[in-house]
Amino acid sequence: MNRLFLIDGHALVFKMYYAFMRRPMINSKGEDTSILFGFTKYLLELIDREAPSHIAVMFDPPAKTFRHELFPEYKGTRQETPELVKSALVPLIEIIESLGIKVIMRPGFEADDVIGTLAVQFANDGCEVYMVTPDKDLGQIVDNHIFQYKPGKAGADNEILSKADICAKYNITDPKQVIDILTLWGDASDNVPGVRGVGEVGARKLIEKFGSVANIYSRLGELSAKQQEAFREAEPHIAMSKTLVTIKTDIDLGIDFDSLVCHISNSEKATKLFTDYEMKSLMHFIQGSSDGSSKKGEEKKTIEGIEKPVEEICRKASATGEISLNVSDKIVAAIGNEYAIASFSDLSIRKILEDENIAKIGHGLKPFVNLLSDNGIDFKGDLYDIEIMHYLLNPERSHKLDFLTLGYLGADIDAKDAPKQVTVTQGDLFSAPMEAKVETGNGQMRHIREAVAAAALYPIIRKELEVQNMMNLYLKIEMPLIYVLADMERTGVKIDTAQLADYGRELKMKLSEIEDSARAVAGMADLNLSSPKQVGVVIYEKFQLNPKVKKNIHDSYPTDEETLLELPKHQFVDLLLEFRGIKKLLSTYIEPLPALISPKTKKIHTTYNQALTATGRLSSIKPNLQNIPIRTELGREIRKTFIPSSPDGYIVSADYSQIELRLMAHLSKDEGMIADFLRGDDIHAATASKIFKVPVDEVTKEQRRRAKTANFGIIYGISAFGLSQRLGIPRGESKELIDSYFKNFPGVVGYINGVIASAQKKGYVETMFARKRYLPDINAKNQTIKKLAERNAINAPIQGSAADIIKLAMNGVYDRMRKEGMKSKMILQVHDELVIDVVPSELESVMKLVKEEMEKVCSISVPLTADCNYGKNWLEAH
DNA sequence: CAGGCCCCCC
DNA sequence: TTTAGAGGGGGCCTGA
Repeated sequence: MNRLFLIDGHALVFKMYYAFMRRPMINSKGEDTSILFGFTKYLLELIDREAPSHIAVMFDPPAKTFRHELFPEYKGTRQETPELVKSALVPLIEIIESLGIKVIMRPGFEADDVIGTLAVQFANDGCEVYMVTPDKDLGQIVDNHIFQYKPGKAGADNEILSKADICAKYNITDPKQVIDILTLWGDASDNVPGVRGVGEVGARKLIEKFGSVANIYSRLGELSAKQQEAFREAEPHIAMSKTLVTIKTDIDLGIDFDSLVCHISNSEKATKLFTDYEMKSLMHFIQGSSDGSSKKGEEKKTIEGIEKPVEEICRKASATGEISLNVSDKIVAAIGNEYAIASFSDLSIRKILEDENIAKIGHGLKPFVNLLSDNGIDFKGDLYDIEIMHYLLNPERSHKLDFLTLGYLGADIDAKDAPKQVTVTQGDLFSAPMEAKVETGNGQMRHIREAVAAAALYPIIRKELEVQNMMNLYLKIEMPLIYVLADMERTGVKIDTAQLADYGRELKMKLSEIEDSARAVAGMADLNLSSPKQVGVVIYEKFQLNPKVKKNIHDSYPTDEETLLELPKHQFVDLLLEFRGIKKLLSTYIEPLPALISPKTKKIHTTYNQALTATGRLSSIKPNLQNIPIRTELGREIRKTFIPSSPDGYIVSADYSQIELRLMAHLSKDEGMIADFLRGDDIHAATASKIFKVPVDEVTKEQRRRAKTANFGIIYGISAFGLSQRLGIPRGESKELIDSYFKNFPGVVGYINGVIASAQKKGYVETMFARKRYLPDINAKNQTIKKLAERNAINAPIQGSAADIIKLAMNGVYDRMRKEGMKSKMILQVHDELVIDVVPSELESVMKLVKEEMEKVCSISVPLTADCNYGKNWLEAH
């Protein structure tokens, strides 16, 4: 039996476009290869899985089709094609053809028509046809030997629809009735006119009842008066609509069945293209026995996990100086492809873990450090964390182990089948095949695989870091920081729970009072003040506070704070804003905190994510201790409940003064700005003095405020519109302000232009310590997207360098506090601030130490200063 | 359960 | 003429 697969290229390209939108694949040249990779992978896996005897890929022609001739407003399959899709088509077709797969494009016809024609032409008792497309339209072709093969959504299985499935799905008796449904429904995206008031559900019901469009018109009397009217109105165009939604099956294509035979060729061209686009992990699909791609001296290798006694693994670890780990309720220790499972009490593994000369490899090591520490094991040694190492290679990609294993090793860590022999093109630690031990669905097996996979990934990822000159960044900043963060997380922060609870009760009472008044004002006893949808109706329909208001795409009114503040003053709005403020405090900060207090330590232990942000900053979750309120009076109360762990102790807080602006001065080498910092002036006043041309001591408060906002705007990549919004001044005025700023700080202009030009050339920007951020959109044609990438180019080196610097400071502070045997503990990091829980006797020495360590991290063209304060709680320490 | 919305931090 | 319009985060809530 022949199996012909007809693939809807356009639909698949779009599927890939959306699938990779959030986490695009960027190669080392900074190109976005998401679509090429995703499509090719899908295609090769499809062939692997379904073993088609014949195959072809269809694309829509770039020019208009017969449907446009018939109906000029017809929009074709897509209204607008994203730049990324357009630019992917040519190389994609090149790749597909290089694999020996036929690509078919027919002027005047859409891909669907070609698919329909070939399906009808070739389907017979000796050949089944599978139309690979997510689109509903092709359902109309499905027949005894023709199936629709719907690609599954992320991770889901592909779905094969038979004639019976299509009938069941639409409640019809013949797939051809799909045409009738589509005719009535029309199709908003293609701009096909249907019948007014008839949607997808309505169309289905009508066809279920009447059987066809023709029948409806002949029995129009059975419809309601309104529907009759709509159908009469549609009568003039209904025949055309039917033609538009009918897939052609009679195009004269002249394609020979034998020319579609599926044999993946191992051409030099394919190998070259796969290499060029860095689709390494797909290479094994095309490397047949003839092996056209092996580099000289590079043997093909496979991986396996083989269980060994703990002692043997430990012996090998001592000899090699490396061990790969996964720690859960047990410890999996792997050396290359061999592994052992040990308990926490196993003495030989403990010795290895506590040996500082043995490097530890793993994916996400910080939790292991904490877990082992909780079990009395003092983890030591260099840490090679695959997750963090890959984060440095490309911060915005996924660092999940599944993904890395697939991408770098071509292996599926959760493979359900018997493990395949997997080709590894790099890395030379392993020489045996990945074998039986790896069954899925078993938690322990997953742990084993994680340790083995980390071991296999380590040399590859390390090599990449070395090639990119980023190993220093890893070794000096990120690696030691793992221990520092682990320690901070374990130490935790003491909270004055009684005070917090009191405050919570107080706010709760206030909240219900406000809600009562708001309901009274609105005259609605069951109004939900938390529902933007409901309050929108009250504000704009009941009180008519802005007759010109527009609903958003979700059919609700804007109720964000900024919009509300612009409305005429109204009691209801005031109450709503106050309600929201208090609700936020309660639901985000006060209520969740008690539940996060560890029963064991009576403290809260946040988790820092070291491999998340695009710029190199840390983030904090459960709870997020990096966004505790400070600006408003009500919010500040919460900081008061963050207290030292000993009653007579102190909280010390040290923060870098204007670190980002100082880095701007340094990176831009702007002489004026550097001079301002060197003089130690109030930098915003100094800026104001320059841009408003007044002596520093005559700068008004308002001028200083504007200069300060402008300074921040510069760091973030400013626009006149944005600044005018921030300052509440007219566009013209903000434009003058920016012009004056640039005139007075020419170095800043140079920096901005330079960093954008460099990003355009290299595809990425980097910090002072070589941390990279890729900016694939920097050359986009869409100005909005391009502008965003430009702002990122300006901001990332600054924000990222600041992140590097404080990380270095943390390492320094941690080291020295340990060396000096201090009992005080660093507990928090808030981007430019370090918080330390200090025992009374160490107050002075800690303050001195922290300030010193923070200021000595690196020397730049302006002083790097840190301000240090202390108090009985976090608020007082500011 | 995802996505939208909102608002807290630097 | 604008919900595009300064960067980086996290959490809550609604609505399906």
